[in-house]
Amino acid sequence: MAGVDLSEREQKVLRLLIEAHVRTARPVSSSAIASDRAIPLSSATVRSVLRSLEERKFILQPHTSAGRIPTDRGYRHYVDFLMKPAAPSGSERSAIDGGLSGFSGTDHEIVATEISRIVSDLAKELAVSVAPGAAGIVDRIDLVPLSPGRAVAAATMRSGVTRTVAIALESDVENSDLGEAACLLNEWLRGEPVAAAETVLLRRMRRASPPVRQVLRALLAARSQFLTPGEGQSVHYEGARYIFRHPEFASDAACLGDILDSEETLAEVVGGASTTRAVTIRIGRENPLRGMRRMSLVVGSYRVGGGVGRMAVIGPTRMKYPRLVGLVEYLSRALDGMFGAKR
Amino acid sequence: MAGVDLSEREQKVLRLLIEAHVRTARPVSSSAIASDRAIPLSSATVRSVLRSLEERKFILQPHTSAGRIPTDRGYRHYVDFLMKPAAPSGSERSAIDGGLSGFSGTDHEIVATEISRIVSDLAKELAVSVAPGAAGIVDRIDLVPLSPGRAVAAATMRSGVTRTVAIALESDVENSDLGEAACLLNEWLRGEPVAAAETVLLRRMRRASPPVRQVLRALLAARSQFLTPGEGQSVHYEGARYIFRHPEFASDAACLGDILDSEETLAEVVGGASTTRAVTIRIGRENPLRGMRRMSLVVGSYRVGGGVGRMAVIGPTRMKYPRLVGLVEYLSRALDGMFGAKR
DNA sequence: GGTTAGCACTCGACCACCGAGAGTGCTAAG
DNA sequence: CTTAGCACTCTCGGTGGTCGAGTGCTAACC
Repeated sequence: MAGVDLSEREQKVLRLLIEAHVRTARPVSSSAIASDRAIPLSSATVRSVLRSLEERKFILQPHTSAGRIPTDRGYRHYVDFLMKPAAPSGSERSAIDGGLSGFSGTDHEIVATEISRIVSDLAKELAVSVAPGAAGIVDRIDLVPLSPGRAVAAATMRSGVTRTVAIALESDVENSDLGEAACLLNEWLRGEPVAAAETVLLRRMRRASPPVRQVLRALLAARSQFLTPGEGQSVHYEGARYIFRHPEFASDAACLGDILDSEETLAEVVGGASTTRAVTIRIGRENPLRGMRRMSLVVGSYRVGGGVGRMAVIGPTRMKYPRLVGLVEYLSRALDGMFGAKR
Repeated sequence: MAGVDLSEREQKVLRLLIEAHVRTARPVSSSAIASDRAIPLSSATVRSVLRSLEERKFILQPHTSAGRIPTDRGYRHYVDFLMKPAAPSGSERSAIDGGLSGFSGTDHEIVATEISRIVSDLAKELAVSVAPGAAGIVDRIDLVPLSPGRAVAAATMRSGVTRTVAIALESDVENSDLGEAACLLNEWLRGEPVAAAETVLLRRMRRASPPVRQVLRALLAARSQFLTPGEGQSVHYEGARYIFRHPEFASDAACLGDILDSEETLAEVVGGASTTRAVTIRIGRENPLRGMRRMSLVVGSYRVGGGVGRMAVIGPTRMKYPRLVGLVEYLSRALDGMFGAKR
């Protein structure tokens, strides 16, 4: 696997070609590579190297007598073997640390929003962030009365993640009904995966007394914010403006609309990444989505109790991998540290 | 003002021209209008009418020997005097009513998300929704302990809107500290506009005891979801894919990125609309934003207690005004009815 | 044998040009 | 006032020609 028999020189040429292409967004000519000091070769020799790289599908020519551009496979090799993640600069690190400080005890939705902002600001790319969500096992559910007719529901997961929502009640619901509803909920749901909550509620609530049933109905209405099993609704993104600036999307911007639109899709794309590595990279067609064939994804994950939060940078396959990987990696570790998880 | 002295015939021609242009997205020729049964005139006569409309800037020619397209002013006249809002069909009405049912007691953020989904589904356009937000006066603030180290904060406004957020606390915070913090918060903030909350907290928290201060700090960290004065963060949108399909944006899609990106901007654009009318229309350059010069906006509002929620459809100036106005109007009234407000 | 210079070849970008077609403006007659 | 007729203008698509970038090949060179 490692290198697929690429010689030292071929690797070097491939690296230079990719880095030049990332800078210029245009096909790279043999002479452009030959003029690099690191390669003391003539353009003719470079061409023969390019020819061999092309035969093995690391690069391709958009048309005869054009320069070469990397294929997905070329980028993959670059990412796996040729590049070194670039750690964020000091000022960037302090921007990250400063942006995260003070959030350690906050609702994870808020942290996720902040993360997408930080990433897109620094990366200058579209950034997506998926909060840990209520994934996992329900630990307890509280129902707390506020003023008459209003209550707060809070679900705490074994992972420590808490979701809250305000519900409105008819006036005939007493505090004792609320208490009874809370007791029932804990009895039914404690130790259960949150994914099952909706089904359980629907099946069991028929037997409850009318006022209790009313409370449960109100919870069901709010389920999209409260009892989402995975990373359903909790997708945040920031930096849409950046992705439109890339010349590769100037022609068909329509696919970008589809991507931005569906949070389910985004969650799926980002969520499919590995959780054992800090950073996962998906290049071009490695991505299952048709609309993302020409984009790459750098996904980082962080652990909060039993849940996993994720952040990703989305851009053209021609993206600044070393910088972005370094950025996402740093942020992942910072968040892991912040929430006390070890890998 | 009314009509700016347009004759009956001119109005009719303008209406037909606009409706044809909305259908075809292309300049409308005199013969296309003349061939309409409602206008028993020759194309030559229509041309002289068009000429007079053009002199008064209701329409323009993209270039000599092309058909005419409406100007912003033309659309404005159409919207104000020539069109009649088209009430949603029966199936659409039931889609709206069904989509909203069961949400009457829920957090307004959730309702707003659902609204943007409903509108974009039916309108087939980009739909934006701004939740009523915590605008207005603080009525009370509750801090409720959950499991050790976790608490829920709930802010209830005079308007009845409630916002909740979960906060994490160091273990050295006792329940009594929480109670003291709640007392202080109510003392400081009750009757105050929520916009002032952040400033008040920052100024006063220095005097509090360390554990209480910790609670207040946690609240400040969560302020973006909790104590937002207006419609700060609570912007939802849906249907980005639709706006990319319009031929007018095929060339320069970049401006769309800017619009989708900044929630502040969106909130500003949508929020600037009148609250006395059910529906406000902004056409092209009537919009303060440079990037929206070629777009129109149909904004509806609904009242919840003292707060105002809003929804809007965003599309090219060439949009289906009667249909969209009818839709937004219906939804606004439905929401007003649901939350018991009268206009 | 690997490397290089030289040269012919290919292809896209750009421009000018042309003809067809759409649509107008003008004018004179109804 | 309306209309038919006609000349005029402008866009659009296709064609041909030039230019330059970049390659592939080959023969000479180290």
